[in-house]
Amino acid sequence: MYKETVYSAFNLLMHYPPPAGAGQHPSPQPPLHSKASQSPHGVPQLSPLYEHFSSPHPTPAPADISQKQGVHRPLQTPDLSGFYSLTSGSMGQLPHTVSWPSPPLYPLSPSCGYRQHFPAPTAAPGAPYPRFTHPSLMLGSSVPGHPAAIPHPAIVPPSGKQELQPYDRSLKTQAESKAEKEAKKPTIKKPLNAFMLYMKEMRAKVIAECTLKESAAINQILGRRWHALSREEQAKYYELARKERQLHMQLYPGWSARDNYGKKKRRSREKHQESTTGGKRNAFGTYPEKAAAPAPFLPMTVL
DNA sequence: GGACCTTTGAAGTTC
DNA sequence: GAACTTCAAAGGTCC
Repeated sequence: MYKETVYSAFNLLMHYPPPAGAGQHPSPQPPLHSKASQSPHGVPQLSPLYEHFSSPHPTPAPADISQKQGVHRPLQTPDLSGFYSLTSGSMGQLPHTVSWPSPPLYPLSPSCGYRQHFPAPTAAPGAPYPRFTHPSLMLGSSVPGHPAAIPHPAIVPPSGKQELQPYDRSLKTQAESKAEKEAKKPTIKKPLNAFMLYMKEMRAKVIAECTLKESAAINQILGRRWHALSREEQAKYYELARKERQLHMQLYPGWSARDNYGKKKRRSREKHQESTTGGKRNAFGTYPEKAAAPAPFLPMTVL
């Protein structure tokens, strides 16, 4: 099973090479939103709505993470002039650099048939956006006070599962029960970014196409497909992510990503660093060799 | 039971 | 302000 998975993932990735030119040093290309407060015309654009929701800590252009992964690809930032009226602060920004992952660790079986199933353009040029169906954007019952009172998907108990809290009859000190209450307080999750929204939407399709279930392998494929998307297709997800963040801010005004820091326990700092430097165990329990150099890029045969 | 793996992006922290 | 870190999702695997 593993062998099959490994071989099939390899096949798929070999047929999903990065676009031509990927891996070479990026040719100078002005980032569309490198200065987020500037519109394409150099005029700051800040709608009242955005001003209301904008982060107090504008995010700089995302750091180039190539140091971790070693390879660059030229900017593929979508032209969002048609999508974004809000271009200041952290919202509505797009990465000005992206990087290609290390050589594939999770090859695929030939049955994956990626060529036939490579995501085709979903809409004709100029066609309206497909209706967004991501649950967390379907306001309705998520809104506090809404009769249905179904919690927003971003809210989960610390266990990660929705569960009823039984009445605690135990005799505990106030401090203890307070600490326990704090620990049991539902966690408000981070809003999903563009890629996460894309993964959610496409995961089932990839699983159906490929003989795969392992998320790590699927995510590698999805990462490749994400890079292969057109600007317009990516822009759709950036826009959805922007709406997600807006909605999230609306629902949880005081929330900060920091609130969830430290909630995931890591086994050890060292191990985690290993995991980002190549000397790690993969999802199959094996230890892939550290990639000394980026994989050679093959000509783009799809698209 | 929960960390790990894997991906990208947003946001937080550190220097 | 650059660089680094953490966490979002997912599910099989392993400790």
